Amino acid sequence: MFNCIRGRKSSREKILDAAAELVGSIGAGRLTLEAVAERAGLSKGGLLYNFPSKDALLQGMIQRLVDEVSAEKETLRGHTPPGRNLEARLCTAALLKMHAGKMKDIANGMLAASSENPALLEPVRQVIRKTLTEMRETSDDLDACLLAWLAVEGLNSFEMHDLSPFSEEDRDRIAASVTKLLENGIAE
Amino acid sequence: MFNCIRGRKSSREKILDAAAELVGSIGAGRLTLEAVAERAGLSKGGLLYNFPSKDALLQGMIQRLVDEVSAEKETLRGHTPPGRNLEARLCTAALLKMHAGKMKDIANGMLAASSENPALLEPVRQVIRKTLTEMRETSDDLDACLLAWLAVEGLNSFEMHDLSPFSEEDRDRIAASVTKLLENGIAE
DNA sequence: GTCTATATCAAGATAGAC
DNA sequence: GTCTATCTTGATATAGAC
Repeated sequence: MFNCIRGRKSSREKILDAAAELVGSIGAGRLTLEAVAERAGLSKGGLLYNFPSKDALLQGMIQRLVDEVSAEKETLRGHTPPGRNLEARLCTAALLKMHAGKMKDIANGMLAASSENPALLEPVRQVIRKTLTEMRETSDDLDACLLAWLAVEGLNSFEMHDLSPFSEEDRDRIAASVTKLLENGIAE
Repeated sequence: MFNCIRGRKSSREKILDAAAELVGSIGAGRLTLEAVAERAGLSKGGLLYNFPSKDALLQGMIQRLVDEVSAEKETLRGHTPPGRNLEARLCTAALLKMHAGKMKDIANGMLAASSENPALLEPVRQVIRKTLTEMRETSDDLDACLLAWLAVEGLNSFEMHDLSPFSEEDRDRIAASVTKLLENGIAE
């Protein structure tokens, strides 16, 4: 904790940042310890001191991703008025934020993990199960919530694989549709 | 073509089947030529005669996936009554069919490709762009169509990564919601 | 805590026999 | 068209110095 003061990042953080950026730029399957070490500004040996194996590194990437999305959701909770389908509104808003900046790169860590070792995705599985449980328990309109959630996940999956055909305006419009669906539901 | 008669599969087909199954069972990042050859019942040399490189194999997997989904959509077109948001109904129905049987494994080929070499996903990008164009031109309710499409893609992405928390009943219910959304739109 | 050097190994690809 | 044998590379991981 002490080495986090005054903007100083621990080696661990620097390594996770470097790995996330690399996955975004060269692709999950090409992520090597050597490339991560170079980008993080240390040697392979130094990296392996912080993360004793590649699996450990991937696990760290996944865990940080999950933690950041959860934190984002809780931050939003403080600024969001209560009302219809609250959990789904928080969840979709947090996921839509992954678009900007580093979050998307980090999300790509998931791909690296799933291609190397599917078992590493367990923390993600847990969050997804928890999300579904919360929605079942608190939603005012479960069908609308599930569609909204899945649509945002679909959009993110496109972006993670660099498959998205959508412009920024398209994206804003889709986000607005998601909001509207959560507020008004599916027409009868 | 001749060696497709009477259920006899060409080596090419057997190899693509084997690769698809393997990606489903051991994960995209662990797909090796040796494993594919063994499962397809020939040697590495024999495999490399059919597909001169691993990239060529991945490309073949992707192309077959894209072709099968397109074919499924056109088959459905013959059995689907015209009406509201036709293209989106065909598209979502075809994508939802990927759930059953081999299609899901084949879809995993996409993951293998994207982790090894993102450029191989170009055929998928094309289909997605074409789908968006068609929806823009023919949809009666573009917002509903996009949400429905993305929701199905989100569901598939969960299943492709083995992240889906949904039971068969959940899945049926979601499929019904998608249909309803396409028929009735978002409530005002 | 980080470095260099090296062991080890797996995987893609080639060559040439059959 | 398929096989075996081999080459070559690149990546993980270890060992031990600093």
